[in-house]
Amino acid sequence: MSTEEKNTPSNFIRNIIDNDLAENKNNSNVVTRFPPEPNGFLHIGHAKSICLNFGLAQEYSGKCNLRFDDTNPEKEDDIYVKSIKEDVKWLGFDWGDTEYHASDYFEKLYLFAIELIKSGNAYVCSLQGDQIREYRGTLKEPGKNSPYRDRSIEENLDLFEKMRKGEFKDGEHVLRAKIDMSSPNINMRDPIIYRIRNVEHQRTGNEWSIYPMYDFTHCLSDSIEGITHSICTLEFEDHRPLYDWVLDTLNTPCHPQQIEFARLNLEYTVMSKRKLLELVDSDKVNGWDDPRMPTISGMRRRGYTPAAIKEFCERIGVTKKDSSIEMGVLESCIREDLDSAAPRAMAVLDPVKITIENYPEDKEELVIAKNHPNDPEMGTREIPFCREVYIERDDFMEEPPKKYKRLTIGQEVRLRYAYIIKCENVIKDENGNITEIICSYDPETKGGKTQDGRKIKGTIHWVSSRHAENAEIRLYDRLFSIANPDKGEGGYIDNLNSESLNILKNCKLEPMLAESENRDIRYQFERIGYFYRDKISSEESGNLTYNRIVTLRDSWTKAKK
RNA sequence: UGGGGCGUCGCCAAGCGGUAAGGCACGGGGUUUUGAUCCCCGCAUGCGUAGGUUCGAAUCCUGCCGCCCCAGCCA
Repeated sequence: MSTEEKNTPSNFIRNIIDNDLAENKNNSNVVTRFPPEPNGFLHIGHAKSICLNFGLAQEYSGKCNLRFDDTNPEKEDDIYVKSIKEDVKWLGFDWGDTEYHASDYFEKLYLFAIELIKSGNAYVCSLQGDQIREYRGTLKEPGKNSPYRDRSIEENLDLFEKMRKGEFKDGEHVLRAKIDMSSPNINMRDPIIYRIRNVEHQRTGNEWSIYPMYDFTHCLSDSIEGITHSICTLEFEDHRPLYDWVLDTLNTPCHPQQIEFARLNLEYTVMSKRKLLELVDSDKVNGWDDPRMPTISGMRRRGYTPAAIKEFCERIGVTKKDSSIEMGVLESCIREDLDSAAPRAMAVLDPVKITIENYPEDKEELVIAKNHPNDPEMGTREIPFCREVYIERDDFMEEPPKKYKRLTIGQEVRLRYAYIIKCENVIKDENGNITEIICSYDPETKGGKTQDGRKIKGTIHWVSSRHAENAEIRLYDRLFSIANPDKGEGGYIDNLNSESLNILKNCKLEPMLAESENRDIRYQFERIGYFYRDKISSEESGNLTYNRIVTLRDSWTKAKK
């Protein structure tokens, strides 16, 4: 760690590593790996693992490999490896010169399998799928030995070679580790380590007809790469005896330590690639990078920053306890990052026009606005002002509640950085909807300061009607309507929030927000929230489109309830 | 008694036998040309529960209760 020593809280994995280091295990090296399967896009849960693995490596001056766990050609695709690399890089992590793939070890793995057969620890089983299941027993009853369990080493070798050569159909045979069919741990009941799949692999093409299973591949890949701490999620805890068995039984370079932690659950969303894929495939969302998705690509498009995501992963901690994190934690992280970093701007989402009757019809002037209220170094800008300006429809109320300090008939309010105005009259259409608000202004208050020292309680934002840029603004809300979508009535799909996307088409922006050189800046639209230009929409259609990253905290709406 | 895990504030989480950190949320107050930010203050005589060991227990022991994971030729 070079720069600022931020107080990172301890966790049980750091404790384990500290102890290992104290005992000089692994020559005091720390080597971790992030091992995604390229069968989907990465999500915030993966970010937790990425931050953990790469973070530990950084912290202990070790290294972290990026390894694609690509042993199931039927589900995997190169587009996923591309997106995964983009996401990891965007988060700010560096996997060095080497991009690892389990498929690069297929030959080595094959040799290890032969070693296993030769030592009498693996056999070719010719039972069919349902028979294998039957022989496996149940959670409470032991399994029974396969009739093929005692094939000779020669026969096994011969059969396995033929499997490799593609002489069999899918499913005809499998290679199994010979362990213990009566083990209380089902993973130890002669687990399958190779299966026949006559399909093309995205990287090895048609070179192989057999593919190794996770339990065989993962531990050996870790060992080949000299991993010291192999960190995975809780559901693999039961697999650890097998992980250790393979490495103990074979002659391997080293024996990494598998450590399990609890995967991330976030309220109001789902965190499984299968479910996210389903949302994409069934068009419930607009692709993997839909800004409502908990995917890294979705969050990136929405406007989240790598810093906020990393801070989030730091705050939630690492334990073995199942937990579900409140959205508020994530929101707090992005607000914290953006509060100091985001330049301010003014935008009106739901415009209503006000006419300042005592302001000259043809007059226009520029007012000076700070780009950040607490950071003078961010400078100022000039904003055009004229007789008609748009303000937020709900910044005016005819019958205001107590403590209301915005615009209402007879009450003064400040147009931020411009003038103090007072509402004189309201014009409505035949349905009683307000179409225009008539105000007067105090010419002595340019910039928003009063000459006589009178206090103005409220300040509202505005955009000059003559200079406004029209824009589409997309407001996002939680993807699901209940905290734990999997536990509600029906399936998780039934719990989707129908109001997760709200598209506003008639928004008014101050001119600066339309300039193309400001395309990649995250802004705070004052009094509303943080926004980021949507790359895809803005580029494809030419329409100016902003995504809301997160709202500002709002104690007023809260207080009213 | 199938096996493996986990139970500390509403949500996370430190703590590793010496008398309950911190964050988010929440409540109260102050500053403020964003009802934002910022700044103060408050927020577990209590660590799933019942016993036991000890001068002393969230930490050690025993029982009980609750929750999660495992029977893919997925990872």
